[in-house]
Amino acid sequence: MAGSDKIAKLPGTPPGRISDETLRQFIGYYMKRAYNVIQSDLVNALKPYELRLVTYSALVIIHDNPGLRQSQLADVLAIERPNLVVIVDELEQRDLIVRDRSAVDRRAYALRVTKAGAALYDAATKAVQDHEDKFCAGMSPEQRATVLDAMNSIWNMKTEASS
Amino acid sequence: MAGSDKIAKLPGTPPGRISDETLRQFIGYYMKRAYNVIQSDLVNALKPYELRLVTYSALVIIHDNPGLRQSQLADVLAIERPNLVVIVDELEQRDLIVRDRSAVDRRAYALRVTKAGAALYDAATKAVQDHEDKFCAGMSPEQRATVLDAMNSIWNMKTEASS
DNA sequence: CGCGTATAGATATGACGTATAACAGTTACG
DNA sequence: CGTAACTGTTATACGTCATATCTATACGCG
Repeated sequence: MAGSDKIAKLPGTPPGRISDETLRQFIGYYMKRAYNVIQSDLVNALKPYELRLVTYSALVIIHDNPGLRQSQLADVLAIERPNLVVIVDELEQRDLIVRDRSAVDRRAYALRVTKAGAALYDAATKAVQDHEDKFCAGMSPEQRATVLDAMNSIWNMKTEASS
Repeated sequence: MAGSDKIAKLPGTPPGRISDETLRQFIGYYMKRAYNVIQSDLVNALKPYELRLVTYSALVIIHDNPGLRQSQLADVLAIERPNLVVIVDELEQRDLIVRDRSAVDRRAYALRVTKAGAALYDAATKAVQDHEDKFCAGMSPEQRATVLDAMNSIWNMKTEASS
């Protein structure tokens, strides 16, 4: 009964071009879209090495921190301990890492990369660097530094944002 | 290779502080971390309105494009049509939108927001703006523009392959 | 007109990522 | 000692997301 409809065209007429102007005022919207593009390309870049994103990240952290425990690795990767087990299992079964018993705590494992793991780390990291160069090619060093700084400052708001 | 280990401590000794220096050379690493922070905070910002991220996005797109079809909405939101059905169902059951039959294609629906939907759109969008302001508070307008530009240029690297 | 193909939306289902609970072995501490 | 806390593990459940399939309708073509 209310005759105050603000429709400017016939109801049921689909718009030809869809607008997302409201969402375009949000940086989060741009970040989500951009990250999806990067992630999708990164998955392809890692596919030849049979590595997923988390698998590669785990390999990198173990490579850079020999002897670390699984709980430390889970903490850095921001995943729960139960979910890390299968990831470490996979890396171990592919002989990319070893699970040594910790010398100071017999509950814990000391994770290290094998020679094969180090080699795969080198090759995959090279591929990821090439993948990154694709997206940074259009950026000046100053622009890239600004983006990095902004991302890092947002990351640093992590603890304070969640009360 | 045998004697070139760069281990400066006993094997099995866990490092006290874990390093992620290799990953820190990648913009994608910073983007993932930053986006996770923003998304987590955004979910909290939308919780009072009982809206999830995709539910809010759908409401916004419908609000801005009255009369659009579900397939168009799914395309903009980059989700598959089957998954969109339940989202539209939820919005419809909450009387935030209506599914009119299209005047030009009886297979399709013409989606529009109700008065309640428009009101929730206003309130939730205000909340999202406040949420965004938190993270942009430390950024200068130039910095923000640079980030936006970089994100957009990355996004544009995707569409060039599929159009 | 009749027939085949394409599209819009809906349903069911499986794969995947992720969070929680509970358990065994070990350590820390009163 | 004995209780609590911690490490890794298993089982499980939930949410997200993609695929296959179905119906109704639209379109193209002889």
